[in-house]
Formats: sequence, structure tokens, C-alpha cells
Amino acid sequence: MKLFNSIDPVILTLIDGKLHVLLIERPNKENEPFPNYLSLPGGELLEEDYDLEASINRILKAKTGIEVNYVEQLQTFGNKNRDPRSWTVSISYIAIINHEKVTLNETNKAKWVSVSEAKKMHLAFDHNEILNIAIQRVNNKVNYSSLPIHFLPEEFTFPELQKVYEEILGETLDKSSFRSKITDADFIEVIPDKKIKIGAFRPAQLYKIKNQIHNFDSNFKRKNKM
Amino acid sequence: MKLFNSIDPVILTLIDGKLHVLLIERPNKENEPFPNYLSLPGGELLEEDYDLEASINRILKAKTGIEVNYVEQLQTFGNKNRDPRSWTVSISYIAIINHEKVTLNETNKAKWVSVSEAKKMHLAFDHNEILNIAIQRVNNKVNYSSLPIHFLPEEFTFPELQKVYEEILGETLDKSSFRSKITDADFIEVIPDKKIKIGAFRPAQLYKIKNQIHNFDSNFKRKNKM
DNA sequence: TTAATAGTGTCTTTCAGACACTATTCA
DNA sequence: TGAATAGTGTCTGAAAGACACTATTAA
Repeated sequence: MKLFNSIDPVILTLIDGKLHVLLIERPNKENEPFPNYLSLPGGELLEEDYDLEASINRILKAKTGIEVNYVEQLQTFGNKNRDPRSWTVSISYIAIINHEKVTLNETNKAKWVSVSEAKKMHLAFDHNEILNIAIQRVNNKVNYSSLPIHFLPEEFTFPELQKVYEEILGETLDKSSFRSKITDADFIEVIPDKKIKIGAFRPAQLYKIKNQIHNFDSNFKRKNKM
Repeated sequence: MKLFNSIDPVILTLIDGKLHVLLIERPNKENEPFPNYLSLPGGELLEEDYDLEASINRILKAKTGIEVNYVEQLQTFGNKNRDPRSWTVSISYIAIINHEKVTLNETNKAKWVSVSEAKKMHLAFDHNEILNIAIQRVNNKVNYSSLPIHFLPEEFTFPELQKVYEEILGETLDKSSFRSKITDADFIEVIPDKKIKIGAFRPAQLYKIKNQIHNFDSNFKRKNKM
């Protein structure tokens, strides 16, 4: 059976410390299912794409206008019913982005929606399921990986990094053990002679990414305490 | 662009303590690429499948004749070149099976090949890449999850479980801390009044799976010791 | 000086690894 | 009894958490 494959990225960013997802409004046209529903900003495979990576990068560039900080394949969905027209396959991705860098495309009515709100909405197709699985994956990864750095700008301070972890984990962390854990993991490095001040207080040292991704040997959250 | 999606399961088992993968020999026909090469035993999506899960289950049943112990989606691959005929998409899965339960299909020349040997061969399409990624995932998961139980029969002993972990990790573990870590994780349970003897020694207690999958808060292998 | 935040040092607790010990079977 | 494997108890060292301490800025 030959069929269309769509590529559906879950594009995430942090706005005011809360996770947001990029959604677009579907057109109100004949033969288009889910008119006016919000949906993930999907795209299609093109003959000229070299591979899936090229496809997702092309689509992300079209939707956000810039290179994203981080992309990872999420999961492939497919069934008879997700699109009322036919069997379809959706290859979904997670992308993390700095929303300050993006100017949203007005023509397709793209907008940032907080994840907690988006979960309550009825999105087009099976996009609620895709979003839920994406958020699960992100929550998981925050627990044991350096994924959260990708929500930050290129230069950031230790307190900023810690805040991102705390916001996604939903709990506060001790700054002393946080620092030693991150420092040992060796995925960020000092930007020499550069400090930033936030407010009127002691300025913080700036850091930048050294290694793209690091997986810790143990979790931040210790789940099996009852 | 409409195209064919193949489903390519990496079917794994443990034979004599070593990981093996199920491969089939490709036909020597005109218009069939990679004649006589070994390949993963793939299948196609059918209109009548309810969803991808139904497709992979149907294909696994056809290839192995039995229900598998464990299935998980691996990754979706796709590019211009992986099949010389056209752009194709392959949705790959990892399946874990008890090879004793399987009678291999003679007509398509299916056979178990040890993973170390299979890696040295030139498999059809991009199946070397798929296999490598599957093995990476399994190696990773052994480090922090209960995945290895699925290589064992329904009833197994603690020493057997430990051996599976050790074989895949490639290092020995202390039985005392292994026991407490597994017991705390609470994914296996005692089969009351059932002991098994292996050889002429103290018989071991039999256990069975309690919860399908468990992720530990810390790894077995402590990688960041230098 | 104080307020506010950045960053460090130290004590305690927790957990994994090392390893010695006991238990149960068969010959 | 000894050989072989199953299973437990105890000590130790490393890492995480708690928390008090110092450092640096602006007003």
C-alpha cells in the first residue's frame, strides 16, 4: 500500500518559565478535515529531500524561519482513523527552539500555546496523543540528560540553567549538588572573562554548551522513594 | 509524495548467552535488489491493518509463528538511496523473543545470526545501520531498565537474570547489590513454593514478571569513572 | 551597611560495590 | 564430609542532599 507520510514536529520553547508548543490553525476549506482546529505544524516528504533529516530540517526552517537548537525523532504513528480520508503515517519529531529568535508566520496563524492549555484543547487528528508523548519524553529526559540547555540562549548562567531544570521537573534542586553534578558531567564550559548581571546583584558567570548531549548515570528526581 | 512504507523488525534472542538476530536471505530474482543478501525480515503496511501496532504484530507473527515477549518501536529511516528503486521509508522495531518457542520458516531461509557476526556482514539496504542502532538501544536499556527479563522464559531464577544482564553489559555484577537493586525495583515476584534445580546444587527460587518494564534511577554500569 | 543573588565548604544520609559469611543440595 | 551454587549481612567509599557559610554587586 502506497501512502502519504506526514512529518509532524512538536516545536517546544520556554516562555516565562513555562513550556509552550507551536500550533497552527487549520484552514476552513472543503475536503480539509478539522477546519479551524489547532494542529501541529506538519509537512510532507518531498522527492527532492535527501533523507528524513533533510525533510524535517526543511519543514522546521519553513515554520520557524531559523535553525532550531535541538531536533530528535519522537515516534511514528499510523492508523486507519487518524485522518478521516485514509490510512496515514505521521513521523513525529521534537524540536527545541528559542522563541525570541522566531517571527511567527502570520499567514498560517501560527502561535505559541502553553502546553498545559494545549493538552486541554481538542487538537486536529491525533495530535493530542503526539503532544502527550512528546511531553512525556521531554520530562523523562530532563531527569537524566542535558536536554534542558537547548531551551536556553547560547550564553547562559548556572542559575538560569538550574531554573530550567526546576521548571520542567516541577521541584527545586539544591544549588550546590546541582553545580557539582553538572560540572562533573562536563557538557558546559565557562566563557572566560564574561560575566552578566541580572538586576543589581552579584553578576553570574556565563557558560556555553561544550557537548551537545549528555546522559547522567543517575536521575535528578529519585522516583522510587515512597 | 506517496510511497511504500516497510516495517523492519530487529528480532533478537539470546542463544548460549549471546545476542542473536533473525535474518532472512533475499531472493535471487530480477528487479529484486540485493539478491542473496541477508536482510531483516520486513513486511509492508496493509490497508486492513488497524494501526502500526497491528501491522508489526501481524508481521512478527508471520515471521516467528508466536507472540513475542517484547516489542518497541525503534526509529524510522528514510532516504532516496536506501532502496535503489525509489525513496522509501522504513519503520523499524525491536522485538525480543524466546528462540526455543520458534520454528523458523524454511521457505524464506530465516536463520539466527549472532549479532557480532551480523555486524561484520554486508546486509541488504541500510539494515546494518538499523541493526547497529537497535543494538545500541538494547545496550543502553540494559543499563537502566528491566528490559533483559524479556530474554528469559516466563519462569526464571535470580542467577539466570543476573547472567543475562552480565552478558549484555559485558561485565560481571556483584550478586548482593544486584539482588537488592532488582528487588527494590519491584518488577519481578516470587512464584510461591516453586524451586528449580540446576545441576546437583542448591535449587534456586523461581520468579516471574510482575511489571512489564521498569526504569531504574541509576545505571548498572558507572560510566563516568575514569 | 543592607539586600539580594552567586558561588563554596562541610556534614549527613543514602546507596552501590566489595567481600565474607551462611544455606541447601548432591555425591 | 566436600563441592558447588543460592542467598544474606556488613563494611566502605562515593555521590547526593541539607544547609551554613563566603563573595560580589548596587543602593
